[in-house]
Formats: sequence, structure tokens, C-alpha cells
Amino acid sequence: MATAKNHLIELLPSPDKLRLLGVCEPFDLTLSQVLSEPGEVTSHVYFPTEGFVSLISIASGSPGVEVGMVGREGMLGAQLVLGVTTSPLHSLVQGAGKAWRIPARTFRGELARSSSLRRNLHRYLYVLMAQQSVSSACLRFHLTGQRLARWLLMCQDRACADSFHVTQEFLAYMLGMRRVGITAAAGMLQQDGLIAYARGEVTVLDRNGLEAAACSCYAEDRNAYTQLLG
Amino acid sequence: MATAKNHLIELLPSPDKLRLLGVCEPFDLTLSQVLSEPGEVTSHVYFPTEGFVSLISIASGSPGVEVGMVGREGMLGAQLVLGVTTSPLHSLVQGAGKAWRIPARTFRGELARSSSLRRNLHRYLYVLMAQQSVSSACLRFHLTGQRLARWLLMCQDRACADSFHVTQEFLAYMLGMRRVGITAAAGMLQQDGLIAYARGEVTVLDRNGLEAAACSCYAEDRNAYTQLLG
DNA sequence: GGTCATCGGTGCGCTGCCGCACAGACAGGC
DNA sequence: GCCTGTCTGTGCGGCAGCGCACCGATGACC
Repeated sequence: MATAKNHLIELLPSPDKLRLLGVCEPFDLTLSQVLSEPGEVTSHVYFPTEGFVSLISIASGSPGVEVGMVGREGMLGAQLVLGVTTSPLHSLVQGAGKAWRIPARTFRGELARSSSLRRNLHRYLYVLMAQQSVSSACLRFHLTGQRLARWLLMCQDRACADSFHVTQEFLAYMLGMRRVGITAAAGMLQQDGLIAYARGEVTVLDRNGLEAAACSCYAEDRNAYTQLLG
Repeated sequence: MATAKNHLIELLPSPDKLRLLGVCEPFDLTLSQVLSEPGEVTSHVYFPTEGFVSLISIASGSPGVEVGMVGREGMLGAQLVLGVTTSPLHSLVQGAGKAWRIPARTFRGELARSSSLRRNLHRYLYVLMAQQSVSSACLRFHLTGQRLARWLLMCQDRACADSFHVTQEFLAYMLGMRRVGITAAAGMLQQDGLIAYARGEVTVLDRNGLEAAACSCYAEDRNAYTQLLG
């Protein structure tokens, strides 16, 4: 499994990395799996190596909306480094794949031992915060088409593939829209030759075009990440 | 200045608290003052004791929207505990008052010295993150009137007064709306006898009624805070 | 007391999105 | 081959909020 790597782990100096990998167990991320519910005590942390997870915020009496995405560039459960054992968000597996998993208790031990781990997770949390605050304004002001393009790019980055499975229904939920809104926006992108779309299978045809169609939030996200954890 | 206290400082054990207060300098928060811009290197951290600050996210090509509020219950610059020296948000003084201010360099020294300080700020950051993710969904799904009521309650908590100065124009900016939308929503609240409104002076008349009119995000915010830092 | 800036209320047409409902297209199982 | 479930496309009425423009009221300043 030489290619199945998680970036946050790879960033660690060799001794810390080996020790951390030593306590990891392999875990299969299966589509639609729920890894955490708001308020629930965190039992494990997850470092995806393939596949990815959506972080979803649900306001009372409303459908949800995605506020963050975690793939091989990140992890689930980083709040443990803040000494907090719950999370306010839903975590939903959005792209099937694999992850390393560590029991929360064990992971806290590793945190105590590795200052590099603490430092990286601190930075990662900052990136997540920045991503979330950008997302707020994006959600409010940017148009459906722009946000859809952004989402597809983020998905492509984390799926590490040009093609992935996602239905319009699900996309609508992630973006906090109606399915019909997605139909319209995806139709535009398809007309412009940026993507192909058929029965839940999306293929990115023109990555540059898609980046041009996306709102700048995509670039801002990436910048924030690479500046601190590149 | 016995009453001018900041909750995060008060939570510290006595020696840490005294040492921190020893490096604080008094600072006047004046209306519309900008304490930080996105990307700017943090020069000082601020612990408001009266008055409060809005955290504003601006998506490119759009007006801004408030994603958080900092008053005597919090601080500005908490990201230093993550080892990050910039912030992605605008910080705008929204209620005039006073704060304790510490140069970033000095504050980092205090962080290194006081584990209580680190622990509290870790928790505070988590509360901020929770606040922001709730705000995303709230911004998307809840109605103007509910959000306005929530904002007024949050403002009242931090201003520690039943009456405060804020124009509709400014409110619209905070909530990511047009001024006219605020006129309508505030008119409703006024008709129902929950607030009085005249030339930028808002008075909360019926706090319970206002809480009923607000979306549940207000209560969720408070719960998150009191659970971790009450 | 007059002038001016600020603040709030109102009207009008428009857009982006919602809610609902239905129809066509395709895949998989029996 | 047929049936069923899933996924996508379309149509229609409605609504919350936008952009713009204007006016009246109030308070501050000279």
C-alpha cells in the first residue's frame, strides 16, 4: 500500500510517523457511512488515504449543508488536539475508499508524545476554520454554478480521479439547494463542455475551464492549505 | 475597574491571571475601528471587557457577512495558540468600549508559560469553530427575522445593556442582507413589542419574546460556550 | 433658525431559488 | 422480456430577497 498515504501523516518526521502508523488500523470507508454525529463522543480519528468525507452542518428544522471536506490531505477528529472530545458536525463518507483509523484514547497518547503532530494538527485546524468561514460567505453570495464547479474541483482533488460517483440529489444536499437547481447548473457546465454527467457518474473534462467557472473560494482554500501544510 | 473583566482571563488560576494582567495594556475600542484585516500579521491580541467586535468574512466580489462575535466572553487573536500569526477574517469594532491588549510576541510568551491559558484558548477556538459552522447553515436556511433576533440577543449579551447603537445599514451588512430587508424584519419585531427602534438606537423590550423569535442557533451557541467555558 | 447629513420607511420590477409534480431514460433482477 | 427502482430533465406558481430610487423625519452643527 505504498500509494495509500495521508498527507498529514507524511508530514511528520520519520520516528513520529512510524510510531503513529504503528497504532493505525486499516479501515474501509463505505459510501454514505456516518462517521460521527453532532455531540457524539469521538471514538476514533480517521486519516483518509483514498476516498473522502463531508462535514455537514445542520441548522434546526432545515436540511444540511456541507461546510468542509476531508480527504487524504486532512483528518477527522482533529478537535482532539483542542482537548475536546465531541464535534458539532455530521461526518458522512462521500467517496468510498480507505483510511487509517486510531482509537481516540490511543491518539491522545500520540498527541502527548509528538510535538510535530500537535503542530501540524494545529495548523490543520486553522485551515479548516478558514475554509469554514470562507464557505459561509460563499454559500450566501456565490451562484449555484460557481459553487457547483468549486465542489467538483474539491471532490476531484480528493478522489484523485477525473471521474467519480455522485447523484444530483446528493449534490443538492451538500450545496444546500434543491436537486432541480443542480440539474440546471450541471446542465450549463455540461453544455460548456466542462463536465460529462450521466446517471450519477461525473467526469471532469476540462479542469482549467472548471476552475474558471468556480468561484475564487476554491483557490483561496488551496492557498490556505499549501501555505500552512504544503 | 473592578467590573471591567474578561471572562477568558477570569477563568485562569490566580497566578496565571495576575501575570497575564501584568502585561495587559488598556485599549479603547472605538466604533468602526478595524482591528485586523485578512492575511495581515497579528500585532496584538485583544480581550474586550466592554464593547465587542464582529468577525466578518468577505467572499470575493461580494459584500461581507458576519460569522462570529467577540465580546467579554472571548478574545481576538486566539489563533496564536495554533501557531498561526494571521487571520482570514476582518475584525470590526461594533460596540465601543474597552479591552485589554497584549503584543503578539508577549502573548506567545505567556502561552508558553501557562498551560491553563492554552487549555482555555483551545476550548475557546472550538467554540468559535462550532459557532461558525452553525452560522453557515443558519445563514442559508433561517429567515431574516429569526437571524435578526438572534443577532440582537448576541449583541445584548456582549454589550451588557438593553439598549445599543446600530443602524439598519450596518445590520444589513452584518447579516448579509439589504437594508430594506432589515427595515421589514425590524418592523415586525417592533410591531410585536419585542424591541424599540429609533435612529440607530435599539432597545430590547422583551427579552423572552426575542428569544422565542430567534432561531435555535442562539441557544446552541450559548450551550456550546457554557459547556466548555462556563 | 436654517442648512445639511443621517437614518428609516415605501414602492416597483426583477432574479434566483423553492416546492411540487410528472415524465422520460437507463440499469439490474427475476 | 418485463418490472421496478434510480436518476435526470421539465414545467409552473410562488416567495424571499435584490437593486434602485425617492421621501419624510430627526438630530447636529453653524
